[in-house]
Amino acid sequence: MSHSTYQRLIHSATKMFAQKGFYGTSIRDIADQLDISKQALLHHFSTKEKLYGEVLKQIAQQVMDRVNHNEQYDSATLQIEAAFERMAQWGLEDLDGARVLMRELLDNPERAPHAINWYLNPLLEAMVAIIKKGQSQGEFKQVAALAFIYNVLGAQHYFMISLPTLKQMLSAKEYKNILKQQSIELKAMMLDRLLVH
Amino acid sequence: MSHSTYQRLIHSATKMFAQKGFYGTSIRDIADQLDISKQALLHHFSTKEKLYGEVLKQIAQQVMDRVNHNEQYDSATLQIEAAFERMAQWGLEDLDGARVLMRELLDNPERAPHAINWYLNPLLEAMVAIIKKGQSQGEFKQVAALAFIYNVLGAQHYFMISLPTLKQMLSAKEYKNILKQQSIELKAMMLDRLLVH
DNA sequence: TACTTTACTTACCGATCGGTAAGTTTGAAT
DNA sequence: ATTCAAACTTACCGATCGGTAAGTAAAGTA
Repeated sequence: MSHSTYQRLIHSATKMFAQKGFYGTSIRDIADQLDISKQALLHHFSTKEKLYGEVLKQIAQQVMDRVNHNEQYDSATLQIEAAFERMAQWGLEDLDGARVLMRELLDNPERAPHAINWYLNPLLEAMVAIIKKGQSQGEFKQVAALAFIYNVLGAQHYFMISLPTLKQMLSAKEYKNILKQQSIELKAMMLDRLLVH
Repeated sequence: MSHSTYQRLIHSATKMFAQKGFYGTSIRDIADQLDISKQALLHHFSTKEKLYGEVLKQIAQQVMDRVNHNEQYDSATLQIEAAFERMAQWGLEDLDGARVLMRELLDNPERAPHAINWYLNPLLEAMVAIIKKGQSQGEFKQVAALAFIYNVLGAQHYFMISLPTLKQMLSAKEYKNILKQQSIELKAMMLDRLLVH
């Protein structure tokens, strides 16, 4: 057995919370997926909320890891491109995480306990910092940095959670096309708006 | 009493589904909000699924209404700007609807019955048509139309559902700023990418 | 006035929920 | 060999879920 039960529970829970949300997922379902009893789960996580909290924590950690190994270029253009690639990559590698975060964004105002943290904040701030640096260097136009980045991040996040629906909505060929084109298109949109011509 | 119980139930249900999702909302809660019994609700909608289906139907109708009164300009630029304004306006006037649709997008692959319809499709197709027209007139660059519009729509939809969280995350001043800047910024991003310079 | 339909109510149901209580098995340390 | 804690199990619980059954009050309609 390569992973601890603890980690396997978090993995199973992440998948199910992504698919059906907090209320739509029962701890029985999560435990059943690993062929252990519900009480085995409750041994590791005393409440459903605590399990959910750990799931969020690990997703946030994965986002942070990507933000942190931040290559330092002199060129703000290269730097924002690199940051964009990391963001796009995150989505493709952690689709479940992206879905859980989107659900958390929807629930945030209602379910109090986690309300204070917005989990993509580090990513947002890192990219805003790059924009502002590029602007002070005269490399970028004077866009409204936060609104600008929020739109870019939003478009990417939205696309990620759309993938399963797009897959069944479009033909195989169309799906393949949009999968290839979306990040290219978003990057171009970002740079066309940002760069002084 | 200005509205029928039927309509008041749909309104109440829309709000609660927006806030807590399908599984997180009980039909008791919805009925309680109008001070009627749960069975009064079940008199109008025989199952929870049917109520939810009607909620979706009315939201889709509101989107369609906006798409349809489509002013015809000769200029594709004016036309895409008008379409963009309508889209942005929709979000501000029907925040609950936007939240329900985002949840539906997340649940879509799991909960079968509504899986076939993607409710923003008409909006998407109308805007794609404008882009292609503008391209054939030489007014727009040769962007990948569907991917392009999907990003714009995604950014807008994402921003809309973020508003409650942003409100409690940012200071009152910052919130006011981003509220003003976001749609301006997104529109600029769209046009900078689209227009031949 | 009698009849029917609409819009409800109270009472009840089995299923499932998250969580408690009380063992049992296992593996490492003394 | 004994102890002890960690990792489970079975049994059970009250609360809440969506939905059924059966009645009632009011409002058209003949």
